[in-house]
Amino acid sequence: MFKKILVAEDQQSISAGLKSTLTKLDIPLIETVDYCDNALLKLKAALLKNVPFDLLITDLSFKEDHRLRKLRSGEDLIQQVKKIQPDLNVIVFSIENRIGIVKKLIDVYGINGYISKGRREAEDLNKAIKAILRGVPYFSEDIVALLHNAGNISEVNTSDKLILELLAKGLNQKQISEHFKKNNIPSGSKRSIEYRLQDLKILFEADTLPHLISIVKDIGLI
Amino acid sequence: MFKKILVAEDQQSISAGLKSTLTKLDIPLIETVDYCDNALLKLKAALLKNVPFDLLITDLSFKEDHRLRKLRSGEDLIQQVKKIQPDLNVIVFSIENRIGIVKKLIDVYGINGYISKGRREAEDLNKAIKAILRGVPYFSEDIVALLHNAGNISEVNTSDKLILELLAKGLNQKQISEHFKKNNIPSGSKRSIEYRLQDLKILFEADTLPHLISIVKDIGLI
DNA sequence: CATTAGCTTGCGGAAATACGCAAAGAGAAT
DNA sequence: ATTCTCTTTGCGTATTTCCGCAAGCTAATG
Repeated sequence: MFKKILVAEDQQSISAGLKSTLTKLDIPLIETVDYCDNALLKLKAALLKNVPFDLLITDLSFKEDHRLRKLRSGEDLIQQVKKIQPDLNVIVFSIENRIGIVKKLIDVYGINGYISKGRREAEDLNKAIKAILRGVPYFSEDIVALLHNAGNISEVNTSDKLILELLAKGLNQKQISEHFKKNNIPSGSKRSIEYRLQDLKILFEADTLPHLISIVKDIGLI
Repeated sequence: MFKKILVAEDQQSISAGLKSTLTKLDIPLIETVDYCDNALLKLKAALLKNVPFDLLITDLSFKEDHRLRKLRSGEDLIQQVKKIQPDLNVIVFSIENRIGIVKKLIDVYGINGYISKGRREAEDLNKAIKAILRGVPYFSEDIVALLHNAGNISEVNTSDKLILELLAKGLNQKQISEHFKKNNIPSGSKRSIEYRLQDLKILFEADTLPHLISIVKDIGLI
């Protein structure tokens, strides 16, 4: 069983709920934090003292407040954590179900589990912990379904994403082309940008550019 | 003090947390449901038996599952509730902080309070209940700040919104114009649609139509 | 009633997007 | 090296968006 678990979650009730669920599993040490920055500090400190945490359970969204903070989200936290303790098990615990967001966490950071907040969160948490102890990643049912239809999103590379981001930021196609050329990104001619946008429209079945932006924002690709 | 409170929330831990917070306030009867449909049923039943609830606390987002349901969200629930019991006090309890969503709940449904889930949710809930008992609406600090900058969104009327929705759905300007004419919506000429989009771009400081769609989706206007 | 200000509409032209086509370039296979 | 294929690029044109302009319409004001 896990020996030291850190929970990063800023919603009081959820944090308390998680703690009580975990307590029933005979975890010797459960710590909770409500800021990502604090989470990273605790993980670092434990690592230095040679008593590292072996599981991080974190939400994705943290409310902003007056406090200065470096890490704005669970994703930021995971990114930093993986730098100092790459083998730490990570479970994301969130209501977020946009495919783009979830897929990035899995593909880029290799998280070990993703639990959807909801009616079955306690049950899912138990299952996830058991699975991860066996070295098997665990994902809530709706997340599995989500990933199942992830086909088209996999075909979008980083420079396609950049085009979409710049488009959503207000650049026109000529300006996107100029941005590509200035930053030495391949295939930056105006005609190539046009081709890519045409392909993206086909891929996401969008009729117009505003439609395309609407779709890729809905799925969390940008 | 309130005598009968209904809590609609599908996250187990939050629901439990709310109940425990409320219990400390000497509320005689607190009921919880994890489906919007059930909430409406309970409210109706209590009304028929002449022992109506006097406060509804509801989340906005409810996870979908296999169950058939009519009401998909807290907004749907509030809409229906206001039809059968218009004077019921309603507090929204949500992490949602997109101005468009929040503003609609206040302007259209006249909710009595909006509490942001987060580090201060318990404290906010106490304050909200006290305020509403005095007949004063209550909104969390970040929501107040949000509403403070709500200027431009108030200037968007329903037909502007329709234009944006159709645009995000893939219609071009000619098709939007045709849609307006077919449905006898005023100012449906192509040139008028163009003018409105121009105004909306100025209002939201958007450089292009894709940019505009990105912005209005971010703030939850569509 | 006349005037004024503000919408609404159609027209026309400039700018941007959409897209076919062919030449040039890059990489893999023979 | 040669061929073949795929990508990239530029060019030209059709379509769409963008926007000024002026005529028509509406509503409020004096």
